[in-house]
Amino acid sequence: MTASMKDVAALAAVSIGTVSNVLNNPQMVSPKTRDRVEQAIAQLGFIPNAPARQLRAGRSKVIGLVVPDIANPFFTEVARGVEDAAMEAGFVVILCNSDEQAAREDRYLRVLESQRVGAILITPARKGIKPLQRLIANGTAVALLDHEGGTRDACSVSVDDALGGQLAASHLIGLGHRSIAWLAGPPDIPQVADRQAGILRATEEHSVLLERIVAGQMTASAGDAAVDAALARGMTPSAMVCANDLLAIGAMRALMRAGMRIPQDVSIVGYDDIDFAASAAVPLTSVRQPKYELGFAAAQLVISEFEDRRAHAHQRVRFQPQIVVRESTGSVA
Amino acid sequence: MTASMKDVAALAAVSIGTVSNVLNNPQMVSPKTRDRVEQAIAQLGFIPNAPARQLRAGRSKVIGLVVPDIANPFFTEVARGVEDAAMEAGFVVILCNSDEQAAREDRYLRVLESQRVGAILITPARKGIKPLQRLIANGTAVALLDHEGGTRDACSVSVDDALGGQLAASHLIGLGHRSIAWLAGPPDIPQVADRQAGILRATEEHSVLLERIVAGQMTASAGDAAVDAALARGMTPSAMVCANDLLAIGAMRALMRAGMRIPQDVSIVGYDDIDFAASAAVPLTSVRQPKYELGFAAAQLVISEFEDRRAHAHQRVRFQPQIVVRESTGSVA
DNA sequence: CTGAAAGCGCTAACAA
DNA sequence: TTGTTAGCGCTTTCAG
Repeated sequence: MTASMKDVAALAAVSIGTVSNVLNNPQMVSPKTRDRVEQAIAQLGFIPNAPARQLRAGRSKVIGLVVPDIANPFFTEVARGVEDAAMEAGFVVILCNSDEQAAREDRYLRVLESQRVGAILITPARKGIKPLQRLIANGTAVALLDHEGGTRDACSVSVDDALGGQLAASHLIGLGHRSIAWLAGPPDIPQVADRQAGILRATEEHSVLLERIVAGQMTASAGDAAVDAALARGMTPSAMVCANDLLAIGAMRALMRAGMRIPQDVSIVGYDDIDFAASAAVPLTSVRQPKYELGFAAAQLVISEFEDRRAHAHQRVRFQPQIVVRESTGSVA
Repeated sequence: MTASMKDVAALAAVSIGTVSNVLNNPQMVSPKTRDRVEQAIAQLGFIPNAPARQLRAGRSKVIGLVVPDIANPFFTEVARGVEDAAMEAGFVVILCNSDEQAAREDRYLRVLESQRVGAILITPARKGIKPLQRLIANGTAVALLDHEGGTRDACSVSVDDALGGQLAASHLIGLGHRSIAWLAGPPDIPQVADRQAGILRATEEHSVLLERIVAGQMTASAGDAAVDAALARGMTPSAMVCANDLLAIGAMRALMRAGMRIPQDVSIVGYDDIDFAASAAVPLTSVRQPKYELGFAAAQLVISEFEDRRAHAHQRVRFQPQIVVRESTGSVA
């Protein structure tokens, strides 16, 4: 059905090897025959068979992108960055949602290995990256996304989460708050742990009391439920730092339902500064991360590693977060 | 580096064809040798080479997903649905953002054809689906996503946009509004046109005045700017229907900046009911579409077409939207 | 039930 | 500059 190089060669009355050269090394084919071949290509609407090429090459210009959940606006933006960088370099992106589950992640890693993808960008579901070692050993370019990895075997691109936590806490402390709640997500998520470390650093330095609430997931409804429960336990902080904006929005809902005003009764700081932070019920003060840039940079990194393995040195890129002050935070009453 | 079927065959002391059978037709291999082969597979950590398989098969268990922009929350949810359905069936998803640009779309379609993907899910950037005909002719399972296509050559999965528009307008008319503004997006987007048709049907039926504002894109900032301009022109509707929630949020911003209260001065209806609609500055009344289900159903459709071409009949699936009333709409003053 | 061999479409030596 | 050819790893006849 579809035309192959053989058909093109026949039509142009050249050998199949010449057609290959027209495609990959045009300069080593005489202009005359090149023209003839290109005309045949156009006439037949020939489109190269990528799997065949990949079979020869052993790997492909495909980037496997493994994120916890593309529906999380943070990763949506990251994915856009990845996709744009990939597109520019002629790569294609396979999207994988791990849902933070090791089993799902493993399954995808296996699929990606089976596809012989050239590169993998991953936000690992767990601490170690053992399942990745094998890929790396096989020559796949791997970079850790939004994750502090060692420079050992792979690049990593992340945002300084400890600094972000510190920024959030310092902002509140500067406003006079002495009793702060930290609405954390699952403690085994490294980003959560790092943000917490930054917050602790700031609160301890100023001898501020920090209470901890743990939400089961990083979603608005989980935040809502967790704060609801904390309120029921009698917790009454004057300010709250949330592990991400979704949690913050959920927290806001719970707080308002309980009759508290924001920021008069409770100040709230989110994390991520997703698009909607500015449009929330009370415009949300949040820690902004360069999401798109993160994805873009990560993709460029693995692409360059793919292009030239020996010239590549693993690096650890770290973006700086930034606090965006809006109306959800105010001076302590 | 990586183990191949040849290595497995050698280790298990069988022929390579037998290994293939263990993988694809286990029942036609004696339990004894099957065990031996499986052990060898495990021992070598063998993972099949998908490109090689695809080369033989001529196509692959890959779904190309072409959407205007994954960063649009509507398509984010759709993508999750696609991904989950794909994963279940052992398919993998290649993500493509067309940005509504025909050139980008064409480029991606070419890439997907080159990859010999088994199926394509696409929200076409333009009316026609000419560029798809070739793919379809070559045996690729194609389905139109969020798009009213004919049943001719491909399945389509969409939400009844005309009904959605009607629902939105009727809701406002029921609240007593007689002067409604329609904040449209680019008129060449079919969904926009259909929603508009539904609104017109409702307004004409009740002899309600409809003013039209056009935003250049379906984003919050475009909505903000468009409404800003309309206000400057002296437009003063008592209610507004927006082509999607992002536009509605932008409109809300512009309106509030101009000192108008929602819904006391202006009622607003959005479209899509994205997650944040409920958490917007004023919780947004919106037309909800079953986004995840849309993606899931679309993926299942092309997968079934892929699995059994002759048993497949193209169909047109249509989901029904539903209006979710929140606080951004109220009776006319 | 198992082995041998052809060939999917392409690239990369190597010859001519 | 162009043609020829040997595989890349796998599935699929066809023999045995």
